[in-house]
Amino acid sequence: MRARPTLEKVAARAGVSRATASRVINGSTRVAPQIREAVNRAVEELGYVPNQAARSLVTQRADSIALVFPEPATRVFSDDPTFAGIIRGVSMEIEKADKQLVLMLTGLEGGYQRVERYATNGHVDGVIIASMHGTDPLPAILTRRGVPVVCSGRPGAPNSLPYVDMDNSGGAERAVAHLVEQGRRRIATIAGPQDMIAGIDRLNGYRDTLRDSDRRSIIAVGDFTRESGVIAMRQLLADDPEIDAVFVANDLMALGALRTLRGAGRRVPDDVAVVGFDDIPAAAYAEPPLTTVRQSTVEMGRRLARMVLDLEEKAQLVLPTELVVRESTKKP
Amino acid sequence: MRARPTLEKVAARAGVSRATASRVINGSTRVAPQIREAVNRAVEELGYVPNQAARSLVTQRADSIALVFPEPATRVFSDDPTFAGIIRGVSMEIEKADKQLVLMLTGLEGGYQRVERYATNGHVDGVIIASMHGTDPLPAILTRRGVPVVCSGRPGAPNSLPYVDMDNSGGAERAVAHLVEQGRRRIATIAGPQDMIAGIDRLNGYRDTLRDSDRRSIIAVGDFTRESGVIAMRQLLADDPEIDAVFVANDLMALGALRTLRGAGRRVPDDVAVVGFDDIPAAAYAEPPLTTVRQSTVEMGRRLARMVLDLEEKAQLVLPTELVVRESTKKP
DNA sequence: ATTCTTCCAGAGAGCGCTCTCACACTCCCC
DNA sequence: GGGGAGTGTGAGAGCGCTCTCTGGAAGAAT
Repeated sequence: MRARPTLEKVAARAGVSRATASRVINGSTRVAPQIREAVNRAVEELGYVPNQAARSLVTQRADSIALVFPEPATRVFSDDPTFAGIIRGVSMEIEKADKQLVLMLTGLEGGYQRVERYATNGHVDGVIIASMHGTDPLPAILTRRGVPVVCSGRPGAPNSLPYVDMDNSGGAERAVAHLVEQGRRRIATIAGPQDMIAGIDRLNGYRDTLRDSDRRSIIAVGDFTRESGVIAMRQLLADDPEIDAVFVANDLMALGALRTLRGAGRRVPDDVAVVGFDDIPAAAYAEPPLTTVRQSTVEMGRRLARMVLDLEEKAQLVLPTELVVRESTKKP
Repeated sequence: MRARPTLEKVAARAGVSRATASRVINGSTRVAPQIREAVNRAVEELGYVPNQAARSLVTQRADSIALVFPEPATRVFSDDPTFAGIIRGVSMEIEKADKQLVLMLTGLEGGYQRVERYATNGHVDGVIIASMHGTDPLPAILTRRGVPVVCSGRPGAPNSLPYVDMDNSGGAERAVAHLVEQGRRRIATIAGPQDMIAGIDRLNGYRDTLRDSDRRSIIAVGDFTRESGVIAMRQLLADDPEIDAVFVANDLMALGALRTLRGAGRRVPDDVAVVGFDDIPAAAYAEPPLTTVRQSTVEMGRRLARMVLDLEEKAQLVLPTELVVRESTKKP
């Protein structure tokens, strides 16, 4: 195939200098209209596209943003639309800003250093870390190295790192309050992993609401996978057969819990009410349709992107969540 | 923050020329051991990382691969783990090759040209197009421009473009044959979109198998979404209430179909047997667990990546599919 | 001892672009 | 009408790297 035309060629064809051609291409206003026109025509005719490598070399910008999913997240990845939503949201904003999205699913070994190396390397103008683990050291390291970083989810230790989080505790509170209002007495929870902020906050929301309502907490812990929901629900049933409601920290586990309940002959919602969290598409199609806490992962992705592109007012954002009531918590 | 060290700095510290430092860093063997050692130490001490832009500028390679999802695919994206699987598979191999993955979800407008511009621009060493639409003009355009392209899914018109496909028709045949063996008489299908190869091939598999078994075909068409499965199943029931089996072209629609059947008071598998396609995680958790055709999207992703990196023997690959029998097709 | 290889290191060009600086020109005001 | 202000264009340096080409040293062959 023929070689790509360079700026030089464009300039020659338009009868101007390389500098002027560059100015036109980068949209400087200080160029005479007819010259701008000539350059644009030359660009058109030659099918010129700027060489990004050359451009980055001098501008020190990469025009791309890295989106990092740490390994533990990618395990769930396949079955949890949360991640797909974040990707879509990020992608929308990145595209709007005319930048590129570099996706990094960090493998088990060395993935960590790979990201560090890559990001501190001028390859990327910013990094979005979709880690739900507050303890991840990567954000701090990159920040220290001068790379703009935004985290999805509030970091564990309070610090000044920019983040976008969901109102996990608020959502959990509303979910549990809903169960209390329905007159449920023994309200258990299947919590998420306690090394993830989302897991911790949702459990806290459960605890806080329960404490105010004269009920005792009954807790099992899962890891946000469907299968762990199945198992945790079994434990719960074994611990306390009288349970009449469960708040599950995500929909995937709730779907698993539904299955265990069905297998154990418990009717939902008549015997046991179930609330999930996330409002993934499958929740509406569950049997019975699942009451859940809605969050917009696409919106989260958008905000993450906007924040790392420095388009956002605040540096720490908490997105609202909303209770969506369906069959699984109808009054008995 | 302090400036990143350059090759120059490393060379100075090691007391060698830039050229030699470059040789060491790029793993040339023709360097004296003690010099190699000295350079490596300098790299270590300075925390040197090569500037990719500068490197690309001279090598004309980008060390990155684009993975493109056309808009229609991204719509389903959120709810269909297929895409997550492909991403994971591609990511694994890309990482192994020490390259970067640039993800492009092409928006509705102009996204098409954006990819073309970006890819023909030396930004990328190859493009993987996760389009299931055989008619997509992008692969041909990019190929003509000299960019290595691999498609997921066989292109519509027979040509020499490299692709990785699933054995869609074979899987469909086995699924329908299974239904026939179970003694089902009125076997309907919910087909996928007929502008996607996967949709076409799966329908053909259904048709072919049915033709050999003295049964007539009963067809509704969906678009691979859950909701379309709900609707298509309703149509099918209206068209022929005596239906005793349905082959659904993907699991998401099958899940929708299950819901309609439940709503219509049909027992699965007693009244109607249901087979899906894909074996997404949710299939095993359906009520009843769904018989389906398994395909490995992760494997597909890996092969796509290997192919675009030119690590694969053949240029056209069809991956096997496998029937997974669960409750939804148990003999009545 | 001399020439021929072989091997290793350095000098230097140049990848395609941006951006500063200098320069030429027009316009306007005192 | 001369000096400044303002505006548009070009020359040229240089971003950080790779790679060819050249030269010198060391070893092999005559």
